[in-house]
Amino acid sequence: MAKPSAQAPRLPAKWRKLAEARCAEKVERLTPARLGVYAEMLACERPLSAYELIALLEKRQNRKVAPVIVYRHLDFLMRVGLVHRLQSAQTYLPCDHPDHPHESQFLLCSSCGHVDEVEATGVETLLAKVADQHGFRPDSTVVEVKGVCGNCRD
Amino acid sequence: MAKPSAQAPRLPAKWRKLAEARCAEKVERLTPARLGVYAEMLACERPLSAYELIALLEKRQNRKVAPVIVYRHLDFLMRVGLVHRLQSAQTYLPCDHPDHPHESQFLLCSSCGHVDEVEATGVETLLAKVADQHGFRPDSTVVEVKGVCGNCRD
DNA sequence: GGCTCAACGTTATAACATAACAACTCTACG
DNA sequence: CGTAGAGTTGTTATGTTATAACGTTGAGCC
Repeated sequence: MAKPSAQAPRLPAKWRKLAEARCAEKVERLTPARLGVYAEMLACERPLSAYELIALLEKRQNRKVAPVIVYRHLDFLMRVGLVHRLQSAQTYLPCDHPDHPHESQFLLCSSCGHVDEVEATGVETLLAKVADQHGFRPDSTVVEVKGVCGNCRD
Repeated sequence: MAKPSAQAPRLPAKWRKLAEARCAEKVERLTPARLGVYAEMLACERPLSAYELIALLEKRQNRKVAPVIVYRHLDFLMRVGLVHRLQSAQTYLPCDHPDHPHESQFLLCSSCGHVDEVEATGVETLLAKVADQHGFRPDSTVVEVKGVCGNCRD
């Protein structure tokens, strides 16, 4: 017999406040279910595939979680800017600095799996310039660099 | 009863020569099947999902083509540098300048679906610099810009 | 209460990709 | 030649990622 679904992982007040701020800004509702998925992702500290996330949530809540549920929560979290999708890995990770909207670049370590989210404004500026030279008006960018992080270089 | 499988689309000599050169360089074999897939992609002139490509090949050859076959050909074509994968769209497109190895940036028009492949060396240089500032040694990069192309701005 | 609209749940299926293994085909070398 | 070895292709099955369609619940508002 199932336990009455377990609590979500503890979500530090700082992150909760940031989440609330982003939702208020976009007039979106931060429900317990959404917050639970966000907390699970933050607790994990690495990028997760949607199905890995499903498995974690099922374990935590001791019940089945349909893929569509998690995908909807992920859509929401990306919409409000709390979560990013790594296009080249088909995984999701919480934003490192959700205090403001931004485009990020990601450094993915192929050795340890760690992902560093950086905001180098020069990159966006340069891409805007390159786009402009081709008569192209950019809306959003995907910048992902694969390689080896400092820790793994030994 | 099935026609004896139709010819692949005509592949201009220029592209064939480039393909042969890239294969020679990497000591890889350019077989008719591989060339056929490449020709199909070039003839199409837009990014294709693997399954769209399967459908085109099946129509062309008038017989079933298993996904794994096409994925292997795509792996080959990417390995020798004749084809790129658009990570954010999960589609594949022939390289625009296969005369030399390179990292590209892609401008994807959300209106007409056209993709412009550009080589702005400044982008790679800057990304290398940013990576270095974070103690990161880059191996490869993914740069994809979504927006609206010149033709679609009207 | 009854209305509305967003969120959530359920079931099924679509779309993308690879594993495991068999069969064929070159090519090199004795 | 001929046969050994490596690389390519074919077959079947399965794994992984993502969405469609539609019904139910729940909070806010009049």
